[in-house]
Amino acid sequence: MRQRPTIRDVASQAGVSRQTISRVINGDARVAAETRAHVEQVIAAMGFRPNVIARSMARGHSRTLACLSPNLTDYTFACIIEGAEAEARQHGFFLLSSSAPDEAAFAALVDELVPEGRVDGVMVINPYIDGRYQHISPEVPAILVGARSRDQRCGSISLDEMRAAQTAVQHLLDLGHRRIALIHGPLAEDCSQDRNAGYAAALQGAGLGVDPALVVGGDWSATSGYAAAQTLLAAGGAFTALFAQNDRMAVGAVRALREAGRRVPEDVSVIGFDDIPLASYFDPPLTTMRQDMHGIGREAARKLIDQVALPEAPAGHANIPAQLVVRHSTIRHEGR
Amino acid sequence: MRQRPTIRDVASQAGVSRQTISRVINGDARVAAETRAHVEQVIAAMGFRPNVIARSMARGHSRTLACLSPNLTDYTFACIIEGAEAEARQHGFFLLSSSAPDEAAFAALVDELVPEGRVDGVMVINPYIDGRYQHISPEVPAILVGARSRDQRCGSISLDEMRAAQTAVQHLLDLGHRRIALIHGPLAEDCSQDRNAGYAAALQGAGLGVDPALVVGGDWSATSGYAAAQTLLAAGGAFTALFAQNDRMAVGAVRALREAGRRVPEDVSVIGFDDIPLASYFDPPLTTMRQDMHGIGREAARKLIDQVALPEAPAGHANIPAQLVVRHSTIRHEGR
DNA sequence: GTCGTATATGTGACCGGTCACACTGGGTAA
DNA sequence: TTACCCAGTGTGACCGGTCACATATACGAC
Repeated sequence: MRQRPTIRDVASQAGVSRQTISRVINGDARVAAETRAHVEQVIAAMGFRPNVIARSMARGHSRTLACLSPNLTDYTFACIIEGAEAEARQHGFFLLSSSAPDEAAFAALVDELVPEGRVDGVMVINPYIDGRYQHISPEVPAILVGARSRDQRCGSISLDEMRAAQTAVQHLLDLGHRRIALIHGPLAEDCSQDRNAGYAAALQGAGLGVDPALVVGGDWSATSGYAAAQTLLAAGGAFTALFAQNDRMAVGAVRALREAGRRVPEDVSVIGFDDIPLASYFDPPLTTMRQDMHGIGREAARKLIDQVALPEAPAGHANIPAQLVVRHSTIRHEGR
Repeated sequence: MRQRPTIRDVASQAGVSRQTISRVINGDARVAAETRAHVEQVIAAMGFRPNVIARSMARGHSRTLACLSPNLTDYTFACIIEGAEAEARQHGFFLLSSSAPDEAAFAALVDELVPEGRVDGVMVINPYIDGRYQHISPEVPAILVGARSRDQRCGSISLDEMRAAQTAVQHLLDLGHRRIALIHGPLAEDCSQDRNAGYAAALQGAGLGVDPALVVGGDWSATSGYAAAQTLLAAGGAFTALFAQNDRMAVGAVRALREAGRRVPEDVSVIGFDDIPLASYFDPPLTTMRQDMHGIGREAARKLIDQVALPEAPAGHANIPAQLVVRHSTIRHEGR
């Protein structure tokens, strides 16, 4: 008979009604100080803990948030989730993080999470990686992370991608580079588009235009960065600097450049994006844009919790700034 | 009035009792085929989905597993969690993954998860990183990941650390190395101990002993690997190969060696452990031991689910083998 | 003295399922 | 014919909390 005590057990033990116990555990002010002290003592003595499942049912919500990302192993995603989890817990929410590699898995997950009442809100990281955003259930508060919302229903939060990319390219311009190549991510994703815009804006600010021969796409992987750099080189390769839209592609590109006999950074300066953990341990240590992923996660959780509390409030979009981290993969262009 | 339909709504709509609905959604055989077909049709028409919260309460369990790790951003942990999640979902369980950086946070988390009935079982990654294993609640099925259980109560699963380390060192021995340095992880963790044992066993197999001057510890970070290598060099540095117990420390060590004028791999061969994502993009591409982290996660989830089903069954320990990945940081020792 | 009001506490119904058990009617064995 | 079984279905209670409302007592104002 080692069952956990219920609120009724406590009530009879303390000689009061269950409602009084309920009031005590919920901090209701309308309980006599004396009664409260006594009840608290009995609760402690019996080791009573309110059952969250029962509470969720009675209250009609679960105080749980879902966080859906393409995977858990991408460092960027993991940081966002970690930040979101910390923030959620501070507000008394739990975070159920799940990964869905593809659209079908995502749809299945949403279908299992939302209509069954398991979560009060949903947070979607990288909603435009495929058609997954279409499956976001309209009946639940949702927030998009790493993208701008394409309808009014849900809020969104992302890095200030455009400005960050602009800063990265400006760094190269400041070093005297004029022929700056670009390796971008999948164009379906907002962040690629926005970083492209930042690239163009920075060039334009320097009185330069975008040369299509200097622009190639990748899929964020190091391998794709390697291939993209090879494409750039094959197309003539008249560039002295390269902006890769993430660090993995930058690392891949560095290898391709070196294999082609270009020195980095002497012949080609390379800047990445993300500041992945070992960025400073690559050869050369990578200059990059650091994102405050934890901050994005925290902010996303906070906004989602607000939305759960007031579903009618307007959702809106928020931006988080990035920070330039200069290491050794970028140097001044001395040539003509 | 856009409330979700309940089992009672479906029952009255279909003209049967709620129990019959319950039987249909739970696949109970004792329902006439005709009735079942009709009920299923009504369910589909109304878009009814059983509420998991209510179900959990009535049944007395939540079909949710907790996965507690020191953090989410460590690639190794993330892989384990991803594997565990996939496996759990296949068995109809959800995985609530949370991170607890320190012992206090861990204790708080367990305290919030277990006595409140939110989860049916707990999975703890790296239980010996601090005193956290002492806080694992005795009243719930638990499994330790990345360590051997120190009491009979819960099961455990880990890599076959000893054999893996032995394989790594044997690789260096096979290349003709005799003076092999070691950078190990925190000794409180089983895996460090076991990898140490594997190191010693391999040396012994070659008729060599462990030279304490060639053994230094780190904390898994690249920085600690860097410092450890400096210590080794300061102590004389008469080694031609180095086994670092994880890739990050290996990468740090490579930098320290180079800064001290030692070439890698010409002067010192370096082997790591883990096969982190960009291991092949470091300079030189890192020879390492690849762990099947997804496999460990899956296996852990499976064992935990078994334990939830049969709490009395003996728990036991399971091992997963690792695999040698040879790249360019290790070469034959040609010297005397 | 009566009333109104505030404070402290208790009661029954309810959240949405499931469980144990009761009931119905047709078929078969005695 | 009666007894019994069994498939198919329904009923009330229950899981462990919370909600809305009722009640009891104390206090001040009229």
